[in-house]
Amino acid sequence: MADAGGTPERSTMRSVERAFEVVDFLSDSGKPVRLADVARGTGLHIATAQRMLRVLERTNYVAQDSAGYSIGAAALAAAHSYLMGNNLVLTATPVLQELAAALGLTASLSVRLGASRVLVARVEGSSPLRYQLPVGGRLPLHLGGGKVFLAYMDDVSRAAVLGDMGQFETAGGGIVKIPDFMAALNEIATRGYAVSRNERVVGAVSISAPVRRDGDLLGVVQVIGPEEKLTPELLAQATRDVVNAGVGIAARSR
Amino acid sequence: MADAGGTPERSTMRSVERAFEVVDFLSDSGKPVRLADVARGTGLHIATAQRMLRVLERTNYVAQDSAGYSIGAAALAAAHSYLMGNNLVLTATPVLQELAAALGLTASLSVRLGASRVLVARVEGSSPLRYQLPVGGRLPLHLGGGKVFLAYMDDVSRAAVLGDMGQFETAGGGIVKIPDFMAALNEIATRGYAVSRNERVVGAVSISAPVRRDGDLLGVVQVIGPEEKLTPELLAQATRDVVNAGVGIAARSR
DNA sequence: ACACAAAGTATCATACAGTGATACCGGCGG
DNA sequence: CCGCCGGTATCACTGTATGATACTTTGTGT
Repeated sequence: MADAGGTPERSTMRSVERAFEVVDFLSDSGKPVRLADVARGTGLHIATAQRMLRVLERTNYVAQDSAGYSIGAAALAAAHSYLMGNNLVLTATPVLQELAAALGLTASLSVRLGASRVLVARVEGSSPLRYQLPVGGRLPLHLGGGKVFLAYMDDVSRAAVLGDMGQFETAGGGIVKIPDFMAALNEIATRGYAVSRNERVVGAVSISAPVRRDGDLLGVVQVIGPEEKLTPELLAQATRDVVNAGVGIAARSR
Repeated sequence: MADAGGTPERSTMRSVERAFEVVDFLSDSGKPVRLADVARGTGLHIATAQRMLRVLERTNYVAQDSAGYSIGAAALAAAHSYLMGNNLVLTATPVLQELAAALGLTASLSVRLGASRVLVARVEGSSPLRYQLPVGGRLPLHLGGGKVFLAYMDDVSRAAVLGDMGQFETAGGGIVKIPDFMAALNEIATRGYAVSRNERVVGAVSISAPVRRDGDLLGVVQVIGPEEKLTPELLAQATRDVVNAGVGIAARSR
């Protein structure tokens, strides 16, 4: 009902938070961005944004060229550390390899990052899709395997992610209305897996299952392949395998 | 009078700088680290370190599990942005592909990051070495292709990187004394390329050349392969190709 | 099982670092 | 030539980051 109205906005480490807002902003925009745009995009005073970018540049998390500011090489090193050190990624990788080998499909693991998800591991299948989404790429939560994340959220969190979307369109052109979507999500949660066709990528089918431990959703395992290849039998087999993989990863990761 | 002893240490955005020190620390340690270790490792008061980590966790640049703190998934997304958006990487990739195809060797590009370098692009050759160093990995500047970075620095910068090392050992067991090393670096700078054997990896030979524009060293192109494979003819060809690649990348990247 | 040590968390007064208004510089386009 | 826009420097004020202290939890050894 009545939420308090405005967010209280208690601020600890404001400058640090802002620094990462800047990094996120650069991260999202992908292209080099000018100072003024950074200031606008993050809502910072231009002088503040400038000081911030200076510092970030000194630390190599941001780089500046004639076209503007963008993410710097230090981010790469950090990501490498994540990939080499993260427990979930480490334990999932062999499982994904098995999946990809057994099914001939591309297998991947993603984790939630705010209102989207990030691909953290990926093993190519025998017929890789043309579409390339390398590790680190961000995807929406309402399409394809992302639905699994939404499936295990409560209504409030779901609403927070979906915002004021009344409906949305899939890559295949289908229109999904939010009430129907909610029902679909609940079904995914009870079934324990999701199957998606033409949602994020046209001509692709994916099967996704949660990686859960103690009720926490650590990530989502997924296999994806071209529609023609996924016969009913392969689909059935893949579904079992992916669900098992999700359970297996959760169990082994510690 | 000029106090030669202490660094002035003017501080702007102290908390932000510290935040990235924390991230760097986690990045370097690779393994999950406990709060107290972070505090020690970064020299921060434990309370400060804790507050910092909280904020970093909220932004997903740091993750916490039972074993301690480590880099979070947001770093991956940032790195992805770097790889997909960075001009140098983008223009270098096709060149590296050509190199790898023409020579059958693994080709890579690295950029300097403080006192080390980071691999930012890599294309496998026909006989990939067992040794795996994926994109994002950090390497020292005094071994293999890293020498090129040192070669184009002035003595002061060189000293800053090498610190108080009087000599060092290569992977092959050779001992290199700093004065000799300096001479070797100068020679690299005049020749415009470096050849390394058994320096970083036993049994490997690498050829490295600078990517320079307007006197700035943007990065280093490199090919590497097993010693047996690198006949004198291939070596000569590779040297020409790598040097050209360096020039080509610099020219095309804008 | 207990006690002690170590790690982690909360609280708080102080000073200093971060902030944004303002003003200054330089290049581009009209 | 002038005006506009993006970027940079300066500076006084105040809010926020800081670290000492004290408290709670976790884990280790006997």
